[in-house]
Amino acid sequence: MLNTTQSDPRTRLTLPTDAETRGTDDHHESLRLWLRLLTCTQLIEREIRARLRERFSITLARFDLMAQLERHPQGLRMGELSRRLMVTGGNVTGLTSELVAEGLVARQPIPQDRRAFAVRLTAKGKAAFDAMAAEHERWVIGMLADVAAPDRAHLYQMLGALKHSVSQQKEGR
Amino acid sequence: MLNTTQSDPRTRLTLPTDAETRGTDDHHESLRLWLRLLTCTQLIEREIRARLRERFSITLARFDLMAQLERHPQGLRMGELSRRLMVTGGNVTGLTSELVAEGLVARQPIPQDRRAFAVRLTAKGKAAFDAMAAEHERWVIGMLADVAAPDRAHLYQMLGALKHSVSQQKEGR
DNA sequence: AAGAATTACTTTAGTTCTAAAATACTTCCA
DNA sequence: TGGAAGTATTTTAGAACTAAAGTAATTCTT
Repeated sequence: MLNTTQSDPRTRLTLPTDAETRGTDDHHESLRLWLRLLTCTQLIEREIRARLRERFSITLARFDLMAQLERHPQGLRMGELSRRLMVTGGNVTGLTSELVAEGLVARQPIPQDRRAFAVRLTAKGKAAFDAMAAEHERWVIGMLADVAAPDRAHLYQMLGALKHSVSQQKEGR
Repeated sequence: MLNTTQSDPRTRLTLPTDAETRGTDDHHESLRLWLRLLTCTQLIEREIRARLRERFSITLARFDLMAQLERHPQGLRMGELSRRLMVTGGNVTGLTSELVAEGLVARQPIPQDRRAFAVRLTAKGKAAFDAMAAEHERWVIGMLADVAAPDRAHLYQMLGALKHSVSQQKEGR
């Protein structure tokens, strides 16, 4: 039986009306775009988070940490993880400790610098991640499936410009 | 002097390498699109959150709640707010109580249903929100400024399709 | 080469959110 | 009309994250 972690329908989040369906009256173009962007991300993220929990009893944060390590088999330092995941160092310490406790990742000393260490996936961790990642990708593909392939490419393109625009603005304030 | 709430650079989040800059090796199209979408949203959200805090000492959640009420002058029930903001009812209770304590919103009984009430902006709340909203919109416009206007329209369009695709997928699982 | 500054990570305290249970009122229906 | 089921909100406990301070090792400076 799947779904054993499902919560009481009375207290669960119900999502028919989302953050973006906020009266469209006097809203201006950029603001509306931002709200829609936010809504899309929240819908996807929430869904992925729920499925990871149901299916693998893992949090998104831990999944993301493992995803980073999978792409860096030589290991990553805590600080690197913190930057890449965009979370605080303290948070990474906690996440890593849990994963170490479960034998999914390991801390490897760095001879040149005894303050730091490399965090790596263990064989067990790699196997566990690969299984999850395959399913995770299927979910994402499924969720984006109704957007035509050329549109997806175009969307990717334009989000690149958006990302650049935001970074730009942030520097010069 | 702005920025007085700025935290220690050692412990703050540093954002040069973001979640998306995760080796592009073997990633597939939909997955990459999703990661980029996530990155864009996180960059903007984080920035807005920080500015709201610096400039107005308000959290994004409270700002969003007030934004809902501004668009619904007749008031909204707690359950409505919960759905629109995509957060739990318990959370809305807390947010509302704080705002009531500050005199920015008020709970108004609904004669027909003594379990519920309408939450509305007070005059003070409306004035406070209007000031914040104007600045908030300027921030958003600034962050999206380097995306050409037709591209913004197009982006908006395609995100609509994406939103639809995600909702679609969610129903039929 | 000693002390100051920096860097890497951890710990602590506090905030914000969720899930589930509790409370209070309303509606349904037999 | 009376009790069961449903709905609206609050409360409680706890998970996940942040900010800031703490610890330990390294690098820089003179």
